[in-house]
Amino acid sequence: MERQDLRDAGLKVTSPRLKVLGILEKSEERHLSAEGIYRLLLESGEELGLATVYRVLTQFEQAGLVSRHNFEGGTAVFELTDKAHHDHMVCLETGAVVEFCDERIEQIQRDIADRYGYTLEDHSLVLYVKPKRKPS
Amino acid sequence: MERQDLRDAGLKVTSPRLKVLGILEKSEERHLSAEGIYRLLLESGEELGLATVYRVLTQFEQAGLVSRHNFEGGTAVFELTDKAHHDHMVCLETGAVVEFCDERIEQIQRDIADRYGYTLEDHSLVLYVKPKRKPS
DNA sequence: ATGTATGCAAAACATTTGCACCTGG
DNA sequence: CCAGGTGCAAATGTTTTGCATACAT
Repeated sequence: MERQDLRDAGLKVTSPRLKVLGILEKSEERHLSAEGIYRLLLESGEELGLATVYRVLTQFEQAGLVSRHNFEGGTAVFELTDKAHHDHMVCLETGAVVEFCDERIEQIQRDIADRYGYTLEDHSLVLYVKPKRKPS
Repeated sequence: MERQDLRDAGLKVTSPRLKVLGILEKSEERHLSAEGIYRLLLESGEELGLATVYRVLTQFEQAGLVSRHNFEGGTAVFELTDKAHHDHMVCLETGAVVEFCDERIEQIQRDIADRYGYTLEDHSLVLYVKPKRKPS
């Protein structure tokens, strides 16, 4: 029950927070912008302010409930952090987002940070791709 | 001689363009924001508009002379594209930027895109790290 | 009750653009 | 000369913030 997730994060269980969580869970598009979440909610008849969506998303991010990504194009997108770690592939033609995970890359990243005297805290890997052309 | 790089890109050799190129070449900090480049130029007594810096950087990017990166924090940074391909490691404590390249990762990325039916066009990999704690 | 959350409008940023004026080739 | 470049100010798009009101506990 998500209400508990909110309490665990020290956040009151409020209507806007439940609505935003709800959209992130139910929408078929896993990766949504603040504006996108806002519009989906308005369209389904819910009332709330865009500023609140931003505030709620920022709090969720700090609580680890959602992850924020800055793909190309100025607008951040958010997704639930309920799945295992993964990276993203963005199709430059369709905008489709594919999630993938490769343990080899994860390991190499840790090695590289270590080699330079650092500890890996986080990373961002995005592949920008185009559909493979079928041989005609 | 950089003037030729500009001509090759179909760009007139103008004073603002030479100034921006000059800063990118001479500054000890390889990764600069538009605002940063602008301020460095003003400080060294050069006159030019911030809007021009943005325009020039965008043109340079399209010409392949500079690369734009979106590290965390809303502000894009630019660097000369005169070196071989590399990725970046950003220290969360000092802001230091370390460049690295790992051919294994490059290869795995191509494989992954291919496995999903795509061709890799570009990618963005940034490691966020902290200095390793010395054992006390 | 009371400390938080919210909504709205305004502010803050980074970046882009319209337009009249300049300039390189 | 003239297409293209520049400066300035205004516009844009995204995200944040101040403040008065409303709500969860």
